Amino acid sequence: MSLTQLMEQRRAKIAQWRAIGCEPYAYRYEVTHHADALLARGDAVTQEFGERVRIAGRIMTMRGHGKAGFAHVLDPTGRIQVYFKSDVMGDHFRRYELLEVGDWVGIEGPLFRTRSGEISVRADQVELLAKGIRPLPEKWHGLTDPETRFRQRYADLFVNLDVRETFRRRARLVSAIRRFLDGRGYLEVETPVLQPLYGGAFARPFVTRHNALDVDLYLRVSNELYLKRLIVGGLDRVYEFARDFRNEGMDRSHNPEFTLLEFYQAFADVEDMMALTEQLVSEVLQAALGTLHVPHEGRTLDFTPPWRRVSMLDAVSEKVGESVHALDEAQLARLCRARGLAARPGTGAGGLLDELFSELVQPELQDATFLIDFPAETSPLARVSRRDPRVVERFELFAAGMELANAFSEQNDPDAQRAAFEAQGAARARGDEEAQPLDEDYLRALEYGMPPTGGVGIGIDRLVMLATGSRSIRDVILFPQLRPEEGRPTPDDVAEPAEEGAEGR
RNA sequence: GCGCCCGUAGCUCAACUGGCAGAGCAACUGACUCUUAAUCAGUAGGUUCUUGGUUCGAUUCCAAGCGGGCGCACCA
Repeated sequence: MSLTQLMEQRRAKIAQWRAIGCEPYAYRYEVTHHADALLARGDAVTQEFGERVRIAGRIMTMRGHGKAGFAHVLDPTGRIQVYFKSDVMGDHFRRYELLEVGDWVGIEGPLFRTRSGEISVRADQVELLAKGIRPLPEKWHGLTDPETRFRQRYADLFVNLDVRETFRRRARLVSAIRRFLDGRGYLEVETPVLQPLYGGAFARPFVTRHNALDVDLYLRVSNELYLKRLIVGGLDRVYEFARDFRNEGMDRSHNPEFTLLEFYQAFADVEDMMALTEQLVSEVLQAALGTLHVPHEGRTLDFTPPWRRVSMLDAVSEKVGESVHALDEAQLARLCRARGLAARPGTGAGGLLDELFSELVQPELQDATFLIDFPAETSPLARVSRRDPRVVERFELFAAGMELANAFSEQNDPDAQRAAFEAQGAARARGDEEAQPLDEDYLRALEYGMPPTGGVGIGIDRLVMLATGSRSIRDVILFPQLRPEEGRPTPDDVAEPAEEGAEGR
């Protein structure tokens, strides 16, 4: 039967409900109990009818038996069985007869255990809360098509219950991070998503248009420069869970919009931030998973502190079989060519090193590992190292071959920062499309003086992947980016944008 | 962007070498007052992603397009 016919059939039920005096879309229902708590009562529930409860949820299965029947109702916490019996329901039995899988119902009646042993609610009263007119996916195989699952996450969430658990765990992880930072005197702040100038990361931005101001604005690729402006202002510890946007390809670990936690602490350096990151991540993973031996794609990743520290230069040297510490751009280019690798244009020796690292070393970083000793060219916002002027004070955290965090001793010398920006401008002129633009306002802020500061960015989506055993970032983002569905109306089809005066309704 | 794979009923999947497009679940009718992938009897449901081509004949072969998955590239 076609979808249209199936939906017409179900839609016809609406009139039947109204004919018996029931409004098929209710306004409220007093819920007294949730399924998980009722099921947890275990042996306390017997075949004797016990406490009266009111539950509400979506009907997932029905088994009719003439003048009786069973259904499983899914509420926010789980499924519980409901028993409908004609001779105790009076005219509410007619309501049961009109119910179908997919409807939202409120059920009132005593809790009991069936002869076959399942804790159930005997329905004395049935209220239709919302009529479902679209048929549900199959009860046994469920919904497996990835495209449908992502496009119709609303269906995915009530068919594949582990999806609910993934996003609950994500929420718990985020609030654990908040508690961690709040407990250390950090202030949660909000900074602009729409920025006149993007910066703080190497990435191509999305561009949008502000009509009233008649200017182009960028969706932020990072909030780094704004958070450091706040440090200049004297807010000594700040953080933000920032939705950032990068106009790049998508794959298992990249979505065009993603969540990056950034936190900055005055009077701290990269060493302090490394210690803090190690503590934060291990504490949060322990809380989410109950262990620091994180299962991931068939292997176990070790997050037990202290984490290994690997020098980028040493690791690459080891892989290429010669020291790269003192090599110039031409020599590094030779090493890349020999392996068929190409760095981003215009990024110089640093870019070549980074390319060698990404290809040769990064995939092997499975257990939590701090990478240190980065070249300055690819770190324009970091300070030069006190112990080795050829590198900057920076670390990245890797696990499962993914970059999880990025941090440095923040550059607070306005002249050095200007020079680094200008070097970025030169890189852009040489073809680096992701070079960071010079931000005069940010330099103005630094000119007022920024205290020594350590800053960290942590990829929340990737951290959640580890905490939930997800192999794709799409499994931890509720509505991952997809191509628009065919036939869906575009904004141009709908209406002209509202004029002034129509806003703020 | 490139390569490989996929797209069949609401859902999950079949259909041999090109020969009438099928099943289970869901739906509909009937029976059934403790079932649980309820059971039993019956009924109905298709733009085989789209467009074009080859062919007597295309779900099947070819081309282009659309959408998706995986990999690569991009992306720190």
